Amino acid sequence: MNGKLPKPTPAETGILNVLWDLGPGTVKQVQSRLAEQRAEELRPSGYTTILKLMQIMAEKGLLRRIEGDGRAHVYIPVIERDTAQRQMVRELVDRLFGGSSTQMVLQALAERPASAEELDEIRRLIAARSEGGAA
Amino acid sequence: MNGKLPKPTPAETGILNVLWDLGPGTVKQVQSRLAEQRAEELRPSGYTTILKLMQIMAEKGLLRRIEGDGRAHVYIPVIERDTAQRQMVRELVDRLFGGSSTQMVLQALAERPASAEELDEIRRLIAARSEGGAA
DNA sequence: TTGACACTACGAATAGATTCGTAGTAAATT
DNA sequence: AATTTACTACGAATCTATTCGTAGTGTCAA
Repeated sequence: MNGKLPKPTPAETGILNVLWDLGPGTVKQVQSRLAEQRAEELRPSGYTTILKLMQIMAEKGLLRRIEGDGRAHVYIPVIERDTAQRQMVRELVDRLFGGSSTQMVLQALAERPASAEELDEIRRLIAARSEGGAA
Repeated sequence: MNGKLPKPTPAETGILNVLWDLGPGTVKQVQSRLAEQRAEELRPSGYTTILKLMQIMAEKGLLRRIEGDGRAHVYIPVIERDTAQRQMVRELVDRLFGGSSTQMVLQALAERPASAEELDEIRRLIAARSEGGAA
């Protein structure tokens, strides 16, 4: 049912991350969470900025807005984390790796070496796939 | 020596892809190559558009410009394919996967299942890493 | 020489994302 | 009732990326 949602922009992705982590939230909750995160590095966005973004996201269908008990609206992400992740991975693979997931995986592991446990996890996934679905 | 090159934009990435594939090239070569590729899907960008982009990229340091034998300038990518790939993978991992390359790898393989050969290749890489470098 | 050609240079229009100021509104507080 | 508080709504500024038109320049052929 995640038909034709537009691709989230960078700022929108930040908002989605918060909502994916915390569940349904108000503008204030999202804004202050983002402010904490970014306090170190960058100047955090103001309240009305996040409000506007979330309104736009609701228009686009990325968020659903419901009336809270107080005066503040509560927002829920419509697009799921998995979906967004796959969407963007696919795009990167297409755009920069000529469609080869393998090449991308190689670079990902080169860039930031995984721990032994992580490698194990990947190994397990591959094992599972090799039996199950691979041609 | 790839110090502080800015991150290529989407359109710039398209140009870089061509130059990475074909080696040094003129605006015309790049533009017609892109036009072929996109002819099916989208309306290809005009000549002066690509020219302008490549000029900007040269200003930014992404391309180096040299005088060709004819009248046309020849451009060479300064940033290497590997570098750009890692840069952008890293960014995606940070922004969407909380820094976990493993999670990203899992999604990459979920989105577009690799062939048996590819899985083998990844398996080999992991094997090599497990012995050699992993903690 | 004239004109067609093949380029480069540059300004400016368009589009999208991000930013925030200001105004409006309803509820809680005095 | 008047004020403060806590929000939403919305227009508009800014910034960056992308687009292309138009003008300039040198070369080559007639």
